[in-house]
Amino acid sequence: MLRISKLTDYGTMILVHLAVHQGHLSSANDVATGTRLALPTVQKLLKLLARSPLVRSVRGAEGGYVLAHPPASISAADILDVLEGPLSITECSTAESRCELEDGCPVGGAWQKINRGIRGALGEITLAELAHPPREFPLVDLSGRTGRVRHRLPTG
Amino acid sequence: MLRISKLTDYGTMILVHLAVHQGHLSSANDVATGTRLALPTVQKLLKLLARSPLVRSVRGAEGGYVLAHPPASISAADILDVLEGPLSITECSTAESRCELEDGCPVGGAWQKINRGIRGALGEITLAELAHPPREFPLVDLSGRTGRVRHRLPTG
DNA sequence: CCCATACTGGACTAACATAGTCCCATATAG
DNA sequence: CTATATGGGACTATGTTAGTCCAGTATGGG
Repeated sequence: MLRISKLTDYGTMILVHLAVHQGHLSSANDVATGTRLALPTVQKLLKLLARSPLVRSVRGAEGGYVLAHPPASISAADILDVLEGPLSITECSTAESRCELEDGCPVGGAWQKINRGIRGALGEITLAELAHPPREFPLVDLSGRTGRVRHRLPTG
Repeated sequence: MLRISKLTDYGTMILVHLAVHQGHLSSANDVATGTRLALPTVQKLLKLLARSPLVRSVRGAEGGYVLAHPPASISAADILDVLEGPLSITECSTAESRCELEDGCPVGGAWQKINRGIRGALGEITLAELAHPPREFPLVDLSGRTGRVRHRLPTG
């Protein structure tokens, strides 16, 4: 199923909400109301996101959360990195993990390449597009190079 | 992490083994030895695979398993379909599932398209290539249309 | 100064999925 | 008839996920 978790799905909804309300702070409450997700879940996810480079928080009364970067410079890959950890298809493909079956397993390398391809595809999709989907989604045609400019996030 | 389960990984190893030993029957024992996977696990997976269109089994003494189709006509997408069920990234994107958040969730559609893209990419990779990886994996460059012929498996 | 509003950090639980094993029934070659 | 296989499924331990809750800390406003 190649699945992502529900929390990641929710997290994306939250990011979309922040993208739509870019420019001012949204409290966890605002986001919960806007997304119709349960407040505790939203709180949990926002805490998580606030620790990432994607979202910034302001504490205290009148505080809240904002995107740290314009939505157009946040990719689906960035989002998955934050919400699901470094994304890879198999444990083997997480680079440092050592696979004692490696000898009899010529597959590992292949999955890795597949993984890289998928990652590339996800890197092409921006939060701006997720938040504001055009009639026909341009990016998802993986086979046509669009020459689109990708802005990488500062990794710090 | 976009992860596939270990069993799927093992299953792929098993299919690769069958691909390499194409032409004659391999018993579960043979496969377990060849792949260095635990026998019970191999048995379980072979049973599963034998119910799919990918693998055929012969019962009784001297029985065993063979691929039902040439490795070049089995894609990574076919494999994932069998081992992980219909692959999709979110529950929402499994088509029939109704999402009560749909109103506040413009994201769903986007994930679906992403999903379709990934699926397309996986459809381009064949078991033959997994079993016998060329120096540089040609297929995984998702951005270049190769015009490769894809043979679909009979769905029955 | 005090209090209401929010974020921060982490503990905790219930539900579910996964990995792995085992047992018994059935088929077939010799 | 027996040894070798697959077929079907039950079963369990373990881990992950989703979801909730609580105590701590920062801050704006009265």
